[in-house]
Amino acid sequence: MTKEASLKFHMSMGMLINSAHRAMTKRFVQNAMGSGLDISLDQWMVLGPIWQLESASQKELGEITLKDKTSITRLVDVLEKKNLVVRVEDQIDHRIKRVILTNAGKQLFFDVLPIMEKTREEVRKDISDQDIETFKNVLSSIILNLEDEKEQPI
Amino acid sequence: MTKEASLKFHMSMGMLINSAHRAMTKRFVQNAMGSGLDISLDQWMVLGPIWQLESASQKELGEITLKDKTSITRLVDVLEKKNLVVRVEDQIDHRIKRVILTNAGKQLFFDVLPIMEKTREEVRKDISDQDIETFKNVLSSIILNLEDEKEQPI
DNA sequence: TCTATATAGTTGCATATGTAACTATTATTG
DNA sequence: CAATAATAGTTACATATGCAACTATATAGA
Repeated sequence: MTKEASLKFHMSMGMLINSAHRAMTKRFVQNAMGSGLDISLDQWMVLGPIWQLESASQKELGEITLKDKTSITRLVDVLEKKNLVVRVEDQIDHRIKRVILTNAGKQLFFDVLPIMEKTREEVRKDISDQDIETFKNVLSSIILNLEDEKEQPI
Repeated sequence: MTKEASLKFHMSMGMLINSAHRAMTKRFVQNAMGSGLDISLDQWMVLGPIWQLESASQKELGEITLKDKTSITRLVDVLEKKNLVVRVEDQIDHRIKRVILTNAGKQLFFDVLPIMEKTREEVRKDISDQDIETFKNVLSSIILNLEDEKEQPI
């Protein structure tokens, strides 16, 4: 039995996802640190959409990243403490806070892009595009399967 | 574009894994709580192997679950505090602590099995066995791709 | 208009994780 | 055999997450 077959055989899907997820997070941070960049994967997951949207409300960031609003609050806290973003109160709806990149934030965004790419390549090594495709399909299905059923649209 | 296609399109693999993982963890705990069982997915991930091995060292638990030894220390702390396991010092090698299920631990193990099964079904709903197979293969490959390269065996 | 409700975000408490530094014990080897 | 290295586990500090309770603001409906 190969090492891979053994892994697959002994571990449930949940444990495999758990392990793969932690390994990816760890590798990303290691790669970033190796390049002198101080950012975690989750901080990056939020930074990206802020860059894309130019000015995102925290609610929007939660929807895009599928993270809880409390997680967003605290990730934005961290990013703000690092002077990568600022919170600006929406001029129309005062409940909303818009998050905007500082120059340092924009700089970091571009610095991290190659790290992201490097990590992606390490993760995907020797896995076919076809399998990656199926893999992403399954992940999407799982996420949808487990979505909170609020009111079901009839 | 369907909701699933949209998800797949907009999110990177890392973000999908992250989200799927969190969703599964959450659902498991909800299902357990719904049945009056107070256990987290990670606690369960450790409890299972303890049951299987009868008496596992913490190092072994780490290897099986792919968790760090510090994580194991703290998960066993929790399980011990809940009176589900006890630590027993190995009689031969005094560095090693063997972890053993209490009667309450064994009881909980059996109580959780159907919860596990229920959660698994919810997760896999409408996903073909073929795709699950590919999915697990990809996860295994990712884990192996990212394994720490200590000394490479020649 | 005024009251009830919904929404955006924050905070406190609990859990899980990673790294690095630490203790205690066992194995190596000079 | 004594000094050194390796191993098993713990602890301190930092990050990320979920839930529930909370504040502040906006919206709906009587």
